[in-house]
Amino acid sequence: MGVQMNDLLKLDNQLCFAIYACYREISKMYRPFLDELGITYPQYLALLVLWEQKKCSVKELGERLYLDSGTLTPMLKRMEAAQLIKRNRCMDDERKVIVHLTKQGELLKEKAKCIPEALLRNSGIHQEDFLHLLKQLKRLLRHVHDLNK
Amino acid sequence: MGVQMNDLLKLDNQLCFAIYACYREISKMYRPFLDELGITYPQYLALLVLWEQKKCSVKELGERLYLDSGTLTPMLKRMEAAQLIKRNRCMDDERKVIVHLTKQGELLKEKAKCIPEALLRNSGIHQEDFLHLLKQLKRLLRHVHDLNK
DNA sequence: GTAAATTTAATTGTGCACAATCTAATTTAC
DNA sequence: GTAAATTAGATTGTGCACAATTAAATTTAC
Repeated sequence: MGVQMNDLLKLDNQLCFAIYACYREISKMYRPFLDELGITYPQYLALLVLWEQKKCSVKELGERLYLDSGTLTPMLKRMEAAQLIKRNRCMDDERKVIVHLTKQGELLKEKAKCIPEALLRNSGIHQEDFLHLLKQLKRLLRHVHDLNK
Repeated sequence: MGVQMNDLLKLDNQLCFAIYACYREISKMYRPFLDELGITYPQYLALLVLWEQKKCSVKELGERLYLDSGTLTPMLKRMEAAQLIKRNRCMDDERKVIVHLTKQGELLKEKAKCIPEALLRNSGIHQEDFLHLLKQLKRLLRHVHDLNK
């Protein structure tokens, strides 16, 4: 009871489309919470990294988020303008730019703390389903990322 | 063995991030194939719809792809400039714009036919895993889309 | 020690996304 | 039948994504 060869071009059978549309629909659920903090979803992701490890290079951030400097540089500049982070050249290796939180960026973590729980509750998704899907998608992500290397 | 309350803000436990990064990595796998056809991934999705049903309104296309006119109008204009589609006002209801394939856009289907199979093969993902994940993500998409209504 | 290769960011240009607003056509309510 | 509400697209402005190129610093190979 699989998908026939002829159906593989049907929109309904596109895994990547389902993933892509899911991202956009889920990010819409984040919007009211992130609007409250004055940030976008990609900025939220960058902050998640910095809330975990206080500072990191643009390169390292790019590796964590699977984004390149062409995306990160302007985004980080906007975040610096919003006084959430500071960007400084590394002293040891001046090719590197180190990003770290400002006090304000650090304080935002308290306001953000409730977001994942609120979203999970709003969505009504069971924890076991959430964990199962998370596990599968992380596996897929690692796999596809390896293929692209 | 679930996720602790304190870990919910960790990047590693973000379902939406895994989905978002998956989309971007998978779309990278499409790129060489789509470059061949001279189209982008969102354009490919629009073509999938038109290859299925020959013509449809912008509104209908937006509903199928979960995209609004602010995204579709400029994209469809680029596709019209590339002579893949034509856009015409509907005679019955002039608010509607009907999109349909040109001969060229129709012919592109033949070149695209092999893409899903090639991608599935390149990825090395088992059909059963593919189908399982597709089913789950379509379910999640419908669920979240309903919540956003 | 210096030229070549590598590494890290920044820049540029194109193409989505999407909120907000606007315009025009059509429906509806009366 | 006409004013008000609704609907369908288009427009505008901001913010990602990412390929391709550039620039500068650091490593390496000789």
